[in-house]
Amino acid sequence: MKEQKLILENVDCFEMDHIFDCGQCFRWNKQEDGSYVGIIKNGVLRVSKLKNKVAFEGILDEDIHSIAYKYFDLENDYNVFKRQLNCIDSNMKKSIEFGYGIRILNQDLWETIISFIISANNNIPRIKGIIERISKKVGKMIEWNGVEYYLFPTVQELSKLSVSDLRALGTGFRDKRIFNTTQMVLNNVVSLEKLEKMNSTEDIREELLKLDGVGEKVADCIMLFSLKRFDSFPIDVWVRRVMNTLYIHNEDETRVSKKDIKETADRLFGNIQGIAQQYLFYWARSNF
DNA sequence: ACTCAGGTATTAC
DNA sequence: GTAATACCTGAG
Repeated sequence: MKEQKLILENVDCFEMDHIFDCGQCFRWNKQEDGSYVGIIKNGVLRVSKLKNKVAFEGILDEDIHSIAYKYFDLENDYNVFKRQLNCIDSNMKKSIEFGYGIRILNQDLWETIISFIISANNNIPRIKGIIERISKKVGKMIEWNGVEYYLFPTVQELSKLSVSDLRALGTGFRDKRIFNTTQMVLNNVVSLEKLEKMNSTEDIREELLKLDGVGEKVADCIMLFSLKRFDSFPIDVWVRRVMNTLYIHNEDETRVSKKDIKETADRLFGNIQGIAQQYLFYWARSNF
């Protein structure tokens, strides 16, 4: 772990409020000075922004430049995605104008799997609290500027917790799911290394669905937020709501099938539907 | 007291 | 395959 700093100039399509509040991450917190501090696999990172300059500083286990580029998907030019999506219709254009600074993060696979298992039928403050408590219980502590931070536990670290330990941390009925999934990964029934290397999005989904607590929506979130699978399209209540309102027009949105939504997304957004989903989700949640 | 929140697993047609 | 239902928890 080494303290490092990096300043990038002329960073396009990068708004911290958009990135950290579009539903993809749970461990970034806004500070009083407007910066964000996040705990990621590699350590603790603070991000602050002044006009087009973005400053990264933190205590990390690898080179801050490569970490920042990978984590914030900086090798991708989001203007290219925006140009493509803007052509689709005025709805898409409006949501891109609203969430113009969104970027899809490239988060740690293991942490993302467990985080989204926890997200099932849950709300964001509770999800964040649960993840924080789990990390504090068995994750590695890092001290930075006099503050203690706890990394998300590794597979081995998390496997130390029993089902009742997990229940005591407030996971609720998700306790068994977290335990079972941890066991499956620990015993290599599902291999994280293999998942990282797989090509086909469908194959990855099939593999992820073997994990307890991972259904279609959670699998899609994992693929989009940690494996950069832009062709996955997580369908939650907000996406169902916005897709029905804008494109499907069913009187009762709860009756709109996932299949209809997915087909609509395929048709309209193609292989970058995951990015479209993020703009729509962020816009819908703030405006519906 | 009661509803709701980034769904999934289980059970029953 | 598709529909109905239970499920921890805590905030509003």
